[in-house]
Amino acid sequence: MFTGVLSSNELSFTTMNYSQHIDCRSCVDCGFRSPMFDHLSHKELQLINENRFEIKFNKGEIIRKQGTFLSHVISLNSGLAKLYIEGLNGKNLILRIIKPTSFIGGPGMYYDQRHHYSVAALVDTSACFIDINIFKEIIHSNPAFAAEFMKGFSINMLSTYDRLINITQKQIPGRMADALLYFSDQIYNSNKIQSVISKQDLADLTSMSKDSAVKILREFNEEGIIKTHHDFIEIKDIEALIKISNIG
Amino acid sequence: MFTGVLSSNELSFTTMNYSQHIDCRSCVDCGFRSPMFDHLSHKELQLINENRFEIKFNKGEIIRKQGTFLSHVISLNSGLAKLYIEGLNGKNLILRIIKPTSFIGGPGMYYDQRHHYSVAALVDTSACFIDINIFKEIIHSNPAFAAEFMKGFSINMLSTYDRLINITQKQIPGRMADALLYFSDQIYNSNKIQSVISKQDLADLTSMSKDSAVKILREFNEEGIIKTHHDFIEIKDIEALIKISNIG
DNA sequence: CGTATATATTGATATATATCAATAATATTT
DNA sequence: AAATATTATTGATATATATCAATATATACG
Repeated sequence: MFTGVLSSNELSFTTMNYSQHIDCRSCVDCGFRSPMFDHLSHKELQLINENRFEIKFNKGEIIRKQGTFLSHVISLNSGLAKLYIEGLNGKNLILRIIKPTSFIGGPGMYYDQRHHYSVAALVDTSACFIDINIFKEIIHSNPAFAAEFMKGFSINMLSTYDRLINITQKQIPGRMADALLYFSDQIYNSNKIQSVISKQDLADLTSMSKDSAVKILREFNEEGIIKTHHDFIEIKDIEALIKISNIG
Repeated sequence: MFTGVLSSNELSFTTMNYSQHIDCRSCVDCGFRSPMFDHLSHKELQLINENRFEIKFNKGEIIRKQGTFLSHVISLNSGLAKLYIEGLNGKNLILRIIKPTSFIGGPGMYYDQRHHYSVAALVDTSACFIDINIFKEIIHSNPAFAAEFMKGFSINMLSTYDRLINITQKQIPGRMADALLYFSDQIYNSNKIQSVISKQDLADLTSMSKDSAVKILREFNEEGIIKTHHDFIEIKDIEALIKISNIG
């Protein structure tokens, strides 16, 4: 799947290929940073570099916990994570899947300095944590960066609107079609959806019970729209999925 | 109902008090502006004043139409409006109710310069429209104002999360209880909910059919939790509503 | 390597909610 | 004031979806 990656540090001759994670040397020439940081000057990137640290998470580990203090923003270097709201009676709602090299801020940044969702690693994942005050300082001094930040925030808002409409106004087949198309178009850029995405995850993404998720996938399978393999779901008829998504 | 309106020009000495609407003379000393504008300097307020106009809407009229160009931000001076997404198959989802003196920006501001929801007047309503470029100019030059703007944006995001969880994880009684509490706590600050809020509006706010809205209200009425009058709904037992909201 | 634990699957049943149809009330227009 | 349109109400019925229970499979663990 994802094999070894060597350090990006030109000086670390001794770095071995025993980690599948990235060891970012400097934000200035980082190949794994969010594109958002392209708007920063050399000096600003150095400032961020001095106020960030990289953490590696094992599959299943929690990266952010809803309710805790928002002291850092995150840039996902490698791996995959789910961003979800811990709702009522232990039910989770996955808002989106985070892939490299996404930035994660959060609505608490300019409100109450708290996390309003949790983020958990779906596979072994590496992320850089940037001090919130340094980050805000740069936002306030660099209007182009601020606008880019706002744009990202706005896109998240729009995707939340989209989820709201799709979940409340479509029924199960339409919602599951949306989820499958989301993975193939936005996350994997492939017609194969890896089984690190559990049936429970698909259910949490579409706001249905796990049993219903299994049943609708079986139906799609019987109709030849998808083919369920041992460790991935393969989309066979994307046009049919689009049609189901549109009908609702 | 809605009679004539004179110009907001300082030269119109003849302005009479025959309108229930406000004729804002200047943003500088306006008593109806959003509290957000308190962070602006005299000069900045003057700049806004020179680049805004006030429009009066009759009950039912559309203030913003989803999909159109976002050329102005809005500050609601008087009246009441519903902010809603026009969803699938003609179904609307009300995101929130706008009361004076709320500010309305929108996620299109820093993304695609379009409106992603519609806003319609529930009663005769007056609003100031401020040129988006002037507004952004001030945001970029005044960090305190920018932070306040971000805070408002974040609060909208959080309320959308809240709606998402409540609508997808509560059933009809819990959702209707939420809606009634929203009106009494946030909008009317009273246990009376005026009938300008139609049954369809309550349904669009809670993502249920109009018939179901009517039925659950009848049940609440039979149980003595609310009392339905000719032109308003009266909350009789707020504790019971809170309990229903919590149970889901 | 076998045991424990979590995840997945399935059909039967229960339940919440929407839809429909028929009527009533209210508001708006002529 | 009559006519028309809109909004509200109600009970009967249909349908989508969740829940349950029982089993199977896969994964983690000592």
